[in-house]
Amino acid sequence: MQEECPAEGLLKMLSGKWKPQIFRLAQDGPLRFNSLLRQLNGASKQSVALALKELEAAQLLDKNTVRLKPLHIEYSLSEKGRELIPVFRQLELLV
Amino acid sequence: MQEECPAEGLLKMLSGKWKPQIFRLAQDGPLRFNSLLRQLNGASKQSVALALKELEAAQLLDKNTVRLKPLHIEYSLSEKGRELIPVFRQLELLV
DNA sequence: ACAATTAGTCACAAAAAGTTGACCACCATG
DNA sequence: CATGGTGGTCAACTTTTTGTGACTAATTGT
Repeated sequence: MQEECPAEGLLKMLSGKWKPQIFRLAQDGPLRFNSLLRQLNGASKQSVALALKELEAAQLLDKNTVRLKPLHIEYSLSEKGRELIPVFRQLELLV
Repeated sequence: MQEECPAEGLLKMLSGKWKPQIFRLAQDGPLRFNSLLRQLNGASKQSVALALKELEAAQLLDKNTVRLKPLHIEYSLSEKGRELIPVFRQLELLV
């Protein structure tokens, strides 16, 4: 392991059963926990909660509480997250 | 899960403990099993063998036997694999 | 006051991924 | 004919990831 693999960290941030889909959905607009859970058929609360936490820790998602109607929380793409979109686009072309 | 995530397949092909590093090393030239194993400090034979099998199945690596000196096997980036290099480069910029 | 919706957490169980060490077959060298 | 290098496979174990179901706490609607 003498040589580092720079892309590895980013790949890890997007690896896991649900993170790619979450990232994909986040491109369409801010995400809310329960709604996201319903869209990810088969995902458990815990997995989604963990994935969101990790995506936030990786600074790909921003978390902010919205003090409105039914006081809730939104997860949306961060600046760094948005920079990742073109990479995703390129990946999609190679499939 | 009503919507597909096209990049997910590619991400899966590169997910796992060793695949990113293997892909990275393959960019420097053809890989041989034992040498690769020595470079991936801590990796087991089985994991490396499986990773190579999966990368080959994903058509990111080509496997060919070299009928020379100490008759051996080489794994090298396929055409599809080489197309992935610029995506890696982009990923590295975002770290 | 009671129920539902918001977004979670926690302990435990199951499943997936990785490691260990033994073993195998092929080829070449002494 | 044994030794060492090639590239693996296999069963058993450990570690990591994911799922299950119960529970919580704050806020809103009836």
